[in-house]
Parts: sequence; C-alpha cells; structure tokens
Amino acid sequence: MVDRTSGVPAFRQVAADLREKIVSGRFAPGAKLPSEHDLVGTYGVSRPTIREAVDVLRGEGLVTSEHGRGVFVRPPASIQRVARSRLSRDARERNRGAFLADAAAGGFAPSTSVKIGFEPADARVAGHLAIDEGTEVTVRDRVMRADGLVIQLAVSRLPRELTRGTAIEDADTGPGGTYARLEEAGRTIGSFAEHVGARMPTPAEATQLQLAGGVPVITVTRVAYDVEGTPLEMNDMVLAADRYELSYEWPAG
Amino acid sequence: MVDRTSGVPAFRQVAADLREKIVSGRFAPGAKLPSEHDLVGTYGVSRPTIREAVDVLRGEGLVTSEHGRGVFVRPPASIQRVARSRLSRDARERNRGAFLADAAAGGFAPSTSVKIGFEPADARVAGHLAIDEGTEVTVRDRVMRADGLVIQLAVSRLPRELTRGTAIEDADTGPGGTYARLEEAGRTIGSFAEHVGARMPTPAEATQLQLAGGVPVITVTRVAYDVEGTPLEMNDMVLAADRYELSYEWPAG
DNA sequence: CAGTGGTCTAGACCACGAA
DNA sequence: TCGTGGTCTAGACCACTGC
Repeated sequence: MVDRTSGVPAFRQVAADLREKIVSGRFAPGAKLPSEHDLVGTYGVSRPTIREAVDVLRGEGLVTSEHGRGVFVRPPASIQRVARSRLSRDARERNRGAFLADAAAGGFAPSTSVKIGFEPADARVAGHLAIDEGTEVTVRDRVMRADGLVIQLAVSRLPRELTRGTAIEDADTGPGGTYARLEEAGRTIGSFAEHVGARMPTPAEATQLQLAGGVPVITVTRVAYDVEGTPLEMNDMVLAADRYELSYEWPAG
Repeated sequence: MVDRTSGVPAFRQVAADLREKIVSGRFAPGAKLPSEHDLVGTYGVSRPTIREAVDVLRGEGLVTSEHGRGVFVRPPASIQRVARSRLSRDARERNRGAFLADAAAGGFAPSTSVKIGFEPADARVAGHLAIDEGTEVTVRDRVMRADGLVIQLAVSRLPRELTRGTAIEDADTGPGGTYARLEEAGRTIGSFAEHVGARMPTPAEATQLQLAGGVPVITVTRVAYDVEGTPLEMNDMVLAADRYELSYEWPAG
C-alpha cells in the first residue's frame, strides 16, 4: 500500500518498492512480476498508476514487458571486447577484419551485410579525416550479426582517392579487411584513436539492434592514421550497451 | 492530426511528428514545445496521450520538461577527455591527480569530496585486484564537481596492505594523488587498463549527477598495475554520458 | 476461452513559474 | 492570477498468449 501523506507520488512509491524487490533478488532475474491487475490490489492504486510505475522500471532497463505474457525481470548479459590486440596485423592475417576476429575470440557465429556508397564529407567527417568539407568519401555501411542477432552497426568512411581501384569499394574486402587493402596500397597503418560515448538509441537503431526499453547504445568513432599521422579511415560504430564492454590497456608514463 | 486507420498508436504518431520537427530543426535546441493543451488541439487526442508521446521523447533524451514552464528541446553538451596523456607522471607532478589534471585542461573550476572506508573484497573486486575474496580493501568514495556541478562519481579500491600508513587513507592524498603515494611506497605503476560500458542510471546516480531523463551513464573500471603486472588499484567511475567523451589512442601492430 | 499487457478517454486536483 | 506540467482515477476496448 502506498503512503498518501508522504508527498512522494504513488507511482514512484510503487516503482521504488518493485525496484527494491528486484535488486534484492526477491524477484529473481527472468521471473515474472505480478500482473498489473494484481498490483492494483496490492498497492491500492489505479491501473494507469501501476503502468506508470512499471514504465519507470522499464526506462531503467530493469524489466521488459511481453504483450499477453507478463512483465519480466531482465537478466543481465555481456560480451567482452579487447581493443589493443584486436587490430594487430597478426590477427588481420588470419581473419577478414576486426569484427570477425572478435567473433572468433568470442566463439559466436558471425555474419555481416554491407552497403557501399559515395557522398561528400560533412563537417564532422571532414574534421576527423583532415580533408575539406565536400570532398568525396567512400562509405561502407555494415550490419554485423552474431548467431543471427544484430549486434553492431558500423559506418566506415575513407577519402575516395584512397579506395579507387581497390577491393574496399567491393562488398567483400577480402582477407584482412579494409586495413589490409590500405597497406597493400602502400598506406601503412601507424596508429588508432577511439572516441567513446553513450546515448539513448534512435527508434531506427532500437529496431535494428532489437533493443529493449532502457538499453542505451555505446558509440565509438575509430580513426586509423598512417605512420605520418594522416587520417586514412573513420568508423562510426553503434553497439548495444547490454551486450558489449570495451577494454583498453596502455603503459604508464 | 493522427491517422486512426494506420494501426500505429496515436501517441507514437505524435511522438514521431514531434521528433521529426526537432531533428529537422523546426523546433530548435532550447526552444519551447507547444503546451500540452495546445498539442491536444493540434493532434485531436486527449492529454494523457499527448503526455505519453512526450514521455517517449524524454526517454530518448530529446526533450526535458520543467514544471510550470514548459517542455524544451534539449541542447547538446560535451566535454572531451583524453586517456593516454591523462595519467602521465608529468601531469601528476604538477597536479593532485587525474581528475584535477582533466580540470586544468578543460578550464573549469574543480572540487571533490571524499569518504574513506574499509571493507572485505567481493567477488568482482577480488577478481580485478587478484586477491582472495574477503581480503580487506581500502575504499575511497569520491564525488567530483566542475563549477559546482557534480560531474563524476568514483570509487577507488586498493588492498589495505598497500595503503596502511600512507596518505591514501587520508581525505587529501597530497600532490600527485593516490598513484604518486603508491610510487613513493615503492610500487611503480607499470600499466593501466580501462573497461568501458554504459547503462541507465540508478535513481541515486540520477539525483547525484543531476541527470535529466533519457541520459545514460558511462561506467569505467580502471585498473592500475605495477611493472610486474600485479594489480594495485581499481577505480569504478560513473560519468554522465551527455557531458563526457572518452578518447584512447594506441600504435598499430 | 481467460488472462495478460497496450492503448485511450474525459475529466479531476495539485504544484510550480511568471507576470 | 493564470498557464504550465505533475499526478491520479475509473473505466473502456483492443491485441496477444496460452490453455
């Protein structure tokens, strides 16, 4: 029952009580919450108020609801990813690229689909690639799947002059992927930079990544530089935050 | 007006229309949306339906609502952070620690408050620090502010045996911070690892970080190792995702 | 079929902000 | 004081799930 004199809104009291039961384990991961009808009786509030409380928990990513079945405590899940070793030349020689290398390490069945295009660079792209705005760039728009589940979206952009006549403009870039083709063309990769952020997904991303409510996306913009520090490629990745953890290592000093 | 025959829920149609007006710039950043009362007239639906549509946009982080004032398009904001140079000994010598080094680079006025404690290591802590579960660890629970605004929460843990008799058990660790004290005690820092994820905040975090709806947090667990690879310290950080971007660089090969 | 969540209405009263 | 968003009710009908 809710306390009408506390000043705390009823739906927040209900949400707090349900949250406590979830984090304390009284409602175990995967367990079904009482039906909205039952909760109306338990807390003595109307159904819209119960729904508002459940909405709060869904927004926090604690529960998912399934039409006709019930509301369930969301079980956790995570995949590890290691950055430093991930892009080594050794790994590229044995695989088709970074994502497939990850897949081999993680033991899941990978697949990708690619869409190739060309467009003028906007201000952000021009800044990362150190080119003039409007310069033509090659765009590789990829969807990556693990065991059939879409797990990562990636849009790779390179100055068109670096890709003309190479397999980078084909759907299949061949063994070692884009970076191997760049090195064959005489552009040795010297270093990488990754810029990491997080935000809530757009509706399109939520659909593609099959995200439940309350799951943010991690955004990673990776820039590959040659040995002189000239940017060769930028890659905007969008990852489901409940399925990825990024790891970086570096020496001190 | 909404299309009642499309099968798309009315509140989603309203949300999609408002979203389009926001991303296209017809509602500029910082601008006030029409009042809920006006939107009822515009779309021909009831106020709860309008509120549900606005809830969707708030969950996506596109708008914030202010009681008694209106609903506003949220303007973007970001602070840059660089990892590799951030923890160099050079920077430590001139500052009190990593956060204050960031602050100096970012040009904002920093302040922190600290709570010190001791507790037995749980499984996760024991794993990161390579110690037995239950071993006593020193816990430094910090709140970091920039220009008065709480911007980062950080909980640092070290095996108690490394901190006994050092300033690490004091609120003020002195010039160079925890890492400088460890090196004075003969434990040279050899390398760092950071594990990055994202999730929706807990209610406590949302309050402390003054997060608006629809803003995730970035979680960073940093582990500092000595030159032999023994873990010395782990630091769990929670950052507001709309105010931080993490950058990492490393050489190829 | 019964039970579940999904959507929607037409109000009500309250708390806050600005004039 | 008035307009704003915040909360809440007591229903209604629909769509999906599983027996």
